[in-house]
Amino acid sequence: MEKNYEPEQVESAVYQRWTEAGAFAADAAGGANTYCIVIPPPNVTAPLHLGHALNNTLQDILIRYKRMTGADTLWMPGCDHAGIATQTVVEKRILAQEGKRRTDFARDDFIARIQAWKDQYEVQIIAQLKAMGCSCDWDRTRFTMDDVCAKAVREAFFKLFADGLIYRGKRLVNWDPATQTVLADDEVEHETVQGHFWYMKYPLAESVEIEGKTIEHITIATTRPETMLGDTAVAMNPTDPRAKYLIGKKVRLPLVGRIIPIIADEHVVLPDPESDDEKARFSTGFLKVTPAHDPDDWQIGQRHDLPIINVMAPDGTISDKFGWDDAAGSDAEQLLEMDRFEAREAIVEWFRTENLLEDVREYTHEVGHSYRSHVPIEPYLSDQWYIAVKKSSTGVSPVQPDTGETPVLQGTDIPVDSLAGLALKPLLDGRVKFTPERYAKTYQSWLENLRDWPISRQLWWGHRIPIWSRQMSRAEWGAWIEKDHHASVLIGSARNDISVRVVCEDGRSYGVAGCNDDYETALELRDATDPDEKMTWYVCLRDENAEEPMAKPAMIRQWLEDNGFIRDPDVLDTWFSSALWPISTMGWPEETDLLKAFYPTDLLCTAREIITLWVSRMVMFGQYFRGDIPFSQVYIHAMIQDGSGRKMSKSLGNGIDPLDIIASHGADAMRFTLASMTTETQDVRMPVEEMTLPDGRVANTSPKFDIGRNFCNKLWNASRFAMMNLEAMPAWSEIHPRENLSDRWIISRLNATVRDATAALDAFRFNDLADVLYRFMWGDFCDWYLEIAKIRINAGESAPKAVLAHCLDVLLRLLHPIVPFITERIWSQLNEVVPNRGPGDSPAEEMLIRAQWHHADAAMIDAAAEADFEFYREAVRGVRNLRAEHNVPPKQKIEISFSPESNPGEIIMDNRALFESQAFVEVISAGSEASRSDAGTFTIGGTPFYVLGVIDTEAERVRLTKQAETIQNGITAIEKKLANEKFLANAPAEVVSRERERLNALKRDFETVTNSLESLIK
RNA sequence: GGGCGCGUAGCUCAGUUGGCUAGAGCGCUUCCCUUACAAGGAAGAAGUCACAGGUUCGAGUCCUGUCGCGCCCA
Repeated sequence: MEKNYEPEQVESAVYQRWTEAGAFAADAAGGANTYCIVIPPPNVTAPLHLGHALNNTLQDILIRYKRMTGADTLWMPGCDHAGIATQTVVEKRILAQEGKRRTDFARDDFIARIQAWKDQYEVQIIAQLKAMGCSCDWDRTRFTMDDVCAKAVREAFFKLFADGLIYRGKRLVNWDPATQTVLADDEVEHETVQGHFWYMKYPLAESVEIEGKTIEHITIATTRPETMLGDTAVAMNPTDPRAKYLIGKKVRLPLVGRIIPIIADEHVVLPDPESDDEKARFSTGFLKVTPAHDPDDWQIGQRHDLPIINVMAPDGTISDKFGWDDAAGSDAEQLLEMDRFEAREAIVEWFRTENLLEDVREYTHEVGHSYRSHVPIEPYLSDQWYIAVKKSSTGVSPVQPDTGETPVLQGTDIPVDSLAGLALKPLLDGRVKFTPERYAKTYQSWLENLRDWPISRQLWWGHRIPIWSRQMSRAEWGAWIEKDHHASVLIGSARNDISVRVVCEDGRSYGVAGCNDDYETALELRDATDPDEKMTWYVCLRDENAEEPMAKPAMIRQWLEDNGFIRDPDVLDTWFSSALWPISTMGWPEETDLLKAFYPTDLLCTAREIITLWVSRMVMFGQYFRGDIPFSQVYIHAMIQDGSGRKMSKSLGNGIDPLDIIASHGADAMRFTLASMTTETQDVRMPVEEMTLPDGRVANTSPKFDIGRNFCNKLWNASRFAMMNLEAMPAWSEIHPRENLSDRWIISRLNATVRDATAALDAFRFNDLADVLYRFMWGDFCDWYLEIAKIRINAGESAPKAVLAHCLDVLLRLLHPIVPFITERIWSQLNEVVPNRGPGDSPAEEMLIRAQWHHADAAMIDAAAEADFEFYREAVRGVRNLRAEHNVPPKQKIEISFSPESNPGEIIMDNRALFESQAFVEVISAGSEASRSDAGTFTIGGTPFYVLGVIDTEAERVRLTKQAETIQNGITAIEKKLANEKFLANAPAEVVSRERERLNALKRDFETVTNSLESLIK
């Protein structure tokens, strides 16, 4: 073995051995004891960053641990197509490199370009995961857009549509004019911007007299003047004193000339310059109402049945082609085709020149921005597909137990049998648990305030919505629906809401026979008053690629397209397919062996930023489609920031590629360090530094990873030393470890470490795990046991060899989940040297990855041995300390004296040779008379030790004086405590008696120290 | 505006239901290249636990408020 651990010479070979042995493969048959984690699929937008490294390291630690405890483990890997994110990066790249836009390509050609990008990064991502040591079941690797996942998406969409939970809605959406797509509420980032309030005068159609004054104008205040083109009312609070004069009057909208009413609405904030409420300070009492361009105004518009006038094109330019019909001929005509911000300036300028601009005030406020393009989002009127999340559904899977409870979850408006209810209930029941617990609140409050989920996206990259539509009359529709061979599709009309639905009785078959009540409703609607009324009919196709003989979906599709039905151009929100990930990867809607064996999975491990976007939706869909929660535990880990607390990102140049860390420090070092930094806090900081890698490249990495590298190197060398000394190792049955203090001690520490490491793993306390293992490996095994073993082996003892081998064996097992490569490598070496080792002298498993987790033996945890060894260790340290303080050369042997009758004294005498060797002393006198004027003194538990021949009396006086002071402080504090009757009365008995013992020991120490001081003075 | 978290040694962080003289790693100081490891060993210095109140026999820990920082949601 090399003198230093060189990870690059070990990692790939070890990984290859694992894969060749099939060590990561789950047994689909499962068994009683299974453990499953589904990977949070990384986006194929870019290579993995350090956050992914952390996320996947933690999962791998748990998977490896569970595998060693004998569970049939499945770690399901894969990637996410990440709709808008991926399309955006590819668009940007093509624009930069070729100067072409998406619209310069045919749809399929452009998708092929994105597909190529995906292929490249998927390969790269999987290579990164492998380099980190992730033991995923690679043969099951999925992609959210592969055939298996696509089938699940189609089935899920179909079922939701059939159950009436998907509807077409005209709503104000968060529109991103740059990417021209709708964003979910979660995808809007609120940024604080310095803006203005513009005070603009709107002339009254007829002047109004208020308490003797004639009013010609009213003044509205707005942060977005450009939307005034779409104003359809001015609102004021009914309690405003001016309201009685003005409500019902008309205003002539400047620029446009539109006559709009003044209406009363309580939403309007009354002006109050003294108010704490900023809005009141800025308010004039008059609110322009633009239902098509503001969510609040939309609400007001609904309340007052106001017209809705959309004045913008999808790209954010002013346009009269999308619902605005009085622009032509007005002064507003000049604004057409201007960008919204250009128009803002032009309008303000117009008001200024017309003397209608009363004031402009600075105003700081929050503005929603697209998380993709970072441009301000535009509230925009649009037709979108929605999922109704608070609507009761009969489609709730029958697997869900019927407990006969109230239809609404207590304290909420959420029906138990709605999607939101299905997601919330398991949390309230305790079936889904969060670690740390506080994140349950994030999940809960999000669900409680949930709005319907807009699922259509104006993108090309994603699962295309399986709906075809066309306009036709009721009569045409009726004739069509009666044809048996087309009843395998769902048909709905979406005027206002979906008002007609036909659902086959058996949701899984395509037969037409025996349709349910909705079918009757459909026929009734056909026969309703006006058979010639035209409306849009939506047809949802279940799986156009299915080969079922009854279905002939391809034929139906052909028929639809031949008959003028057009496929919806949009794709689904990327989170739709992510929400299905735990079931789609296992083959749902088929009831596969995998689902039977591994669903629900055991753990979801992710960062807090996607608790709402992803975690909650997986619970929703898992419950809805499979009738059970997707996982019982959600572990939320910290997010990694750079050294100054900033988010790591490419644009800031402070990101770290895990592969660069692996090159600079090794994969195990990275894993160990990341685990040791993983506490329950929200964020961890990682100082970033440029470094020259072994291959000569300069890359970002972090000195933090030295912790892990040093740890690995220490383990490597300790193992190397141990194995160099295992020749002629006696069998365990031949040795008597109970008879030697250091043996008893290290075996006790070993078992305590197993106990603590196991507890840390079970509680997801990764930093505790790393700490416990670090302390044992370095502080106990290397610093003390190995040093002692050297001396004992040199003295001819062989027993320490067997203990060394056993400790190393267990240590490797304990360390394997966290540093798998190095431990596997050492394990194979150890197997060559001593294949049979430890209690039982049994042969070790061939590969560590498949070895059994060591179970702590409580009987081996020996408090007396640990206490005795602590005395021994303190004595050695005491001598070394004196030696250092008095500048005694390490090679100068010194003499020591103490009372052998005391407990520590006996321990030292029992291990005299070892002690003399470790402290490099000679015990010359075991008498209590040994205090001399040239002696240095230290005490352990009240027993004085005298180090003789220390000549620097002044240094010793300073040292002892300081020590006496410290001891006296301790004595005073405890005496004060013990003098307090309330303490004696209230504190637990063991606390009081512990204080008494401490006081006695301190008093003995104080006596020793002061006596020594006196003899020094002589 | 609502919610969550953080503030402990020069730096990065532990500190579990309140109870030893508040810990670790890095950095720093002194000594040592002792045949496992200088990516190492031995010893050491270093903290008004953000601030102010409160509860308690006892507070880094619990409560209230203030200041500073970060994140999520509206």
